[in-house]
Parts: sequence; structure tokens; C-alpha cells
Amino acid sequence: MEYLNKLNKEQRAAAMYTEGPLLILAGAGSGKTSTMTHRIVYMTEEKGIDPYNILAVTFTNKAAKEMKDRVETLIGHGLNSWILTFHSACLRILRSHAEVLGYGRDFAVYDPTDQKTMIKNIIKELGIDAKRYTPSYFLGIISKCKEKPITAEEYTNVYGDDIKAKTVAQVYGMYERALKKNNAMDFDDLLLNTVRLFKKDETVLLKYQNRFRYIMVDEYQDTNRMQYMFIKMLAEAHNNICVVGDDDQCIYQWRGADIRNILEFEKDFKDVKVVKLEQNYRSTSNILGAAHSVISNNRSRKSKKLWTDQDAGNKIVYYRAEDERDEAYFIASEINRMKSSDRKYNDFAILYRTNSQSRTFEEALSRREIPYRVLGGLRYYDRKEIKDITCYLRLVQNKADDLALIRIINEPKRGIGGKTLEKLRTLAAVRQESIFNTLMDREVISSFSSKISSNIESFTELINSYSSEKENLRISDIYDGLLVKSGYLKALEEQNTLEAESRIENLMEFKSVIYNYEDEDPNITLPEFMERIALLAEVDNHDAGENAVVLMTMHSAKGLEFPFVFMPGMEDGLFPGWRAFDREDGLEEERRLCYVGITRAKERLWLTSAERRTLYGKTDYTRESQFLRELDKSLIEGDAIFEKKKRDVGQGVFSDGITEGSSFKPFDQLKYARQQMKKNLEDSSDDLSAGDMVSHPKFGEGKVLSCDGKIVQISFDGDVKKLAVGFAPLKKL
DNA sequence: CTCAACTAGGTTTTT
DNA sequence: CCTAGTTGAG
Repeated sequence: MEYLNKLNKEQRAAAMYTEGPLLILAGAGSGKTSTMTHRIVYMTEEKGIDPYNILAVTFTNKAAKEMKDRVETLIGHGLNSWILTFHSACLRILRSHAEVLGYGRDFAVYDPTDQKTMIKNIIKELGIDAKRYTPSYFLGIISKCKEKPITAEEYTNVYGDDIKAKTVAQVYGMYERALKKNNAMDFDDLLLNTVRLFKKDETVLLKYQNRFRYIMVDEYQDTNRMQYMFIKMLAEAHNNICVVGDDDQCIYQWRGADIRNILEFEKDFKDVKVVKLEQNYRSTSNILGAAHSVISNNRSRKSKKLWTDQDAGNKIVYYRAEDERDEAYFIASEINRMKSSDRKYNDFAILYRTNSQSRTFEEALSRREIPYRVLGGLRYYDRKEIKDITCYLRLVQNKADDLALIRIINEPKRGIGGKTLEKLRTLAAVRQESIFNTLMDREVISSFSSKISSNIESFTELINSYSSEKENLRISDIYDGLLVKSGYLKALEEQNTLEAESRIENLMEFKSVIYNYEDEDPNITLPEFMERIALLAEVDNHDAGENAVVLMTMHSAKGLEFPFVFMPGMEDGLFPGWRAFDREDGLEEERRLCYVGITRAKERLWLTSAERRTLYGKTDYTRESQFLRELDKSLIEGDAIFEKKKRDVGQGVFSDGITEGSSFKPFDQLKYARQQMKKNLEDSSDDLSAGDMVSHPKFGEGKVLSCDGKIVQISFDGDVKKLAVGFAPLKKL
């Protein structure tokens, strides 16, 4: 019980209240995670609750991982509770019961890019005027529907049956059918289908109700309707549900988060115990005061007031820059200045409203050779090259994935262009089979010119050889092999541009991600790996130990903290964003976001804005953010010090002597990784004959039994494996 | 079929 | 400003 002494009175009360519904209203920095982890420890260690019966859901993988790690550190061993994100919890459940809903067990998860591609196809197919209806228009509506939920059939009943609604309903319907046909679910489906599953098959629901007798939900203020139903259905049986949240930090309403979930929790469940955590352990009182002066302009909020016993600390710095470059250079030099006093780079964070703001900062930071890390924005697998290679992997795993095939069949260029592909698609549609299957038909292939048909053949051969070997190969070897043998890497190298170089770099980085997974679980299979990737946001990759300044949106920063925080772009129209005024509650949500941003800071906070800002190629004069006007002025240190110094001294030279154009080389892992990859593949010798001794990275040493030039049979300790010559990573001994 | 040159449209935030 | 998509010349 000693470990509970680290908690304050309220925290302890929350941790020890294990039976019945519990609402923890936890202000920013009030030790929420600590309370939750101790609660789990208390339940398992003191109350004798089997960890197997505990379910804890979070929004991000990062939060889930952190909670799990912290519990395991406290108890000193692993535990078999489910501590997962909503989406991965649903995915896990669906994997075991998908057939109840008519899906195959190995259904794919489609990410937003896939969704967009599908909608584009449908728009084309229906001949819809692409100028009036964009893919994102449909996707937005569809996603909203799935949150309610409203099916495609119900759509016109709800929204009338004018042309517009009919079009939407039609697209929605086709989208759903296409998903089903591809045996795929989108992110919304994961939740929706789990709830459907629970409704459809009571034994399944009972099974999980019976397992999860104790349920915890993090960031409850951000749950949407489906997430609420998911939790509610599971919790109904035992009623041991603990939700943690802060209505002031609800920043996902635009995405369907329903703030009523937390405001009405006390009505939803009977005899709710409420605990308020109001002592902030994170920030100085100046920072807290600033946060409070902003958020108190919101009308609809549960009453609570954070307090701290920390000192006032430094005042908040506000700097009004000339333009966004000046803003970035100011921040970069402030980091330099602070850094000298034995601080590490990862003590600094730059939190902005929109991802597009990151560019200027990247420039300014690299010019000063300040290491930085941009999180979010284009996610890893949204980048073209990552998406491409992922599609190769997807196709290897599941040859029926038409979406993946279409994307890569001519990437890199192998002379299979639009015309050819169109023929193949219609043919496959007529024959009601996957495109890949159609490609395997010799008759079909021979109907094309000899050049095209041989191209097709080598493509199918490439996929097939890895597909048949996928059980034997490590993911990293499949990855290397595909990159090299598809010619993808070569095509990039031949471009010989800076851009191609950075693409290669990204591919190498992706490879190190693969290595990490393999290190954690040497037996990880391709499907397992793909699954983890699908639900991974880049923020989850944030390594707090890396000595680099962190750049991300305020949204992504929720749940994190930094000693020094910069919030640039404090201008009306940017923050709060102009779009905030479309929605009734939009401004309040922006204000909550501002609150979240400010409360990330532990010691010092800088706010900046620019007089002129170039956005989408247009330069405009700006007005200082209304949030600045709301801030308690007595907490701000003026910008007097900076006003007099012109930061731009002459052409391209900045006041601290850094010259424009001095290039910045990040690091040269890249060359090394590429050499290794090539070497790895060259090792896979193709001139093997019976009797040779070889070594395989996964199976160890073995003896070649036979080799016909295509397939080699090797005995590893009596275990005979068939491997494809030229593809398996074999080393002749 | 590919490549280059051009145009139009779009940007909030994310699992 | 950037990207994705289109068009026209090889």
C-alpha cells in the first residue's frame, strides 16, 4: 500500500474506489495517468482482482502504451489486461467474430487514403460531377452517418430525397458494398461493427461482459456516440466503470466527440461517485493563471478551478513578429538562448494550430542546426513512398487487395498503363474475381502485346514468390526484397533529386520501424505487422528521450508536457481558425484547444504572432488573436526587448550571424542502411546445389537438399523448408 | 505509354 | 503555396 502514499487525498480516493461507476474530473496536469495506473495496481494487488478482467481504453496508442508500461513497472511484471485504444480493442474483438457479420476473419482495415480512393472510383463510375462533389464531401457525411449510426438505406428517410441526398445515399451505398466486397472495414466500421456484433449476437456480448468486469476509459470527454455505446454495452453487466476526463479539454467535437457523454455521465449510470482532481502538479502559477484566464471565457463548463502550490515562475513572453519567418527565427534563437543553460532540446516544443505551419520552423531550426522532430502532419504511411511499399506488402499478404494492386502495378513504371489496367479491371469485374487472379490467367495475358505480357508476368512472379515465402521470411527481408526487386528503389535512385533522396530516407526510416517490431516480437507475422501499422499515428512514434525539439499540432500534444512551450500563430483566422465560426460551439472548442496548448507548459511559455503572414501564396496582414486579448495582461512580459532589434540584417543574414542557405545535413544513416540492404540481397546466392551449407537469418544454418534453380530445399536441423531461389536471404557458407 | 507542362482546387484538427 | 489531375507531344 506504500505506493499509494505518492498520491494526494483525492487521487487516492479515486484509486481505491473500485466498485460501481466512478467519474474522475481531472484537470490538466492533475496526475490523471498516475491515478489511473495506481488504481489498476490497487485493484490487482490489494483487491485481488484478476487483471484478465480489466479493460482500459484510451484514444492513442501512446497513451495506452504508457499506461501499460507504468503499471508493469509498478508491479514488476507483465499483466494480461487489455490496455488498448478504442480502435484496437474493437479490431481485436472483430477479428475473432467477424464472420457473424459476414466478413472474413482476415478482413483488411482501410485508412483514409484508401477510403478516398474508393470514393473517387465511385464518383467516376457514377459519372458524378467531380467539381460539385468532392470525395471529402462524401466521406465527411459517411463518417458522420456511421457515428450516429445511419445506414445508406436510411439516409434519404432522414435527410429528404432531393437530388443531393439521393446522390449521397447512392455513393454511400456503393461505398459500403465495395468495402464488403473487398472484405475491408474503415476506421468508423471498427467501432460500428463491434456494436453491431454485440447487438446481433448476445453470446458474444456476454462473453466480453463477463470478461471485462472492470472498465476504465481515458479522455472520456472525447468519446463519440459509438464509443459510448461500446462502453455502455460492455459495462452494463457489472457496472464497474471508471471514466476520466476534463470537459475543458474536449477538442474533438468536430469529429463527433459528444461532450454530453461526460456531462451526463451521472445520469447515465446510477449512484455515480465523483472525484475532482484540481491540484495541478505540472505548471507554474503564471502559466496556470494564463490558461485559466482564457478558458474562463467559455460558458458551458463544469465548475472547477485548478490550483497549484508552485511559484509564479517566469512571465509569459509574447512576441509580435514581422512575418512568419521572423517568427520562426525568433523561436529558433530563443531555443538557442535557453539551450545554453544546460537544457536539452527535447525540453522544447513548438505547438501550432495547423500542420502547414511546420515548414517555416523546420527551415529556421535546421539553419541553426537545432535538431528537431516533426510529428503528425503527413503521417508516415500517407507519404507516397510509404504508401506504395505498404501496398506491395498488402498485396503479398492478400492478393485479393485490388486497391493495393491498382496503386502499384505501374509503380515504378513497368509499362502497364491506364488502358491496360482499365481492360483488366473490367475483365476482373465480369469474371467476378480479383484483378490479381485475372493476371494469373495465361490466356488473358497473351491477349496483350508481348512486351506488356512479359511485364505482367514478372510482376505477378515477384508478388507470388514473396507471397509463397511469407511464412519463412522476416518482414524486413520481404521489405528489402520488394524494394529492390520491384525496381522501386532503383527508380528513386535514378531520379537523383533531393526529393527522391528524402523518399529513400523515409523508406529507410520505415525499415527501422520494422526492425523495432521484430526486436519486440521476433515471430511477428506480416498480417500482424500490417495491422499495427494501420492503426498507428505518428505521434505514437514520439520518442520522448530523443534529444530534439518537438514540433506538432496542439491536438497531438494533448496528454504530453514540456518544460518550454512555444505557441506561434496567435492570430485571428489562424487560431482561432476562421472555420470555427461556422459552428455554433466552434469558438469555444478553439478556446479549449488554446487551453490544452497552454497547459502543456511546465516552466515557460512563449506566444507569438506575425504581422504579415503568407498563406496559400497570399500575404495578408493579420490581427492578434482574440485569445491574446483574453489573456490576463499582468502575466505577460512585453515584447519591448525584441521590438528594437531588427532580426533581418541585410540580404539573407540574420542577427545572430547565421547565413541563409547554409545547408543542414540531418544524419547519414541512409547510406549505411542502403548498403546493408543491397548486401543482404546479394548474399541470397542463386547458385546453390545439393550439399551446400547455408545460413538463414531466421532459421540458422542448414544444408541444401536439392535445388532446381527456382526452389531450393534446405534442411534446418531436420526441418525441411522450401525457399525461392534468389528471394530467400541465404548466405552460402 | 511516358513525360513534361499546365491548371484548378484546397487546408484544421485524427483513430 | 502545394498537390493531384489533365492534356498534348513524343
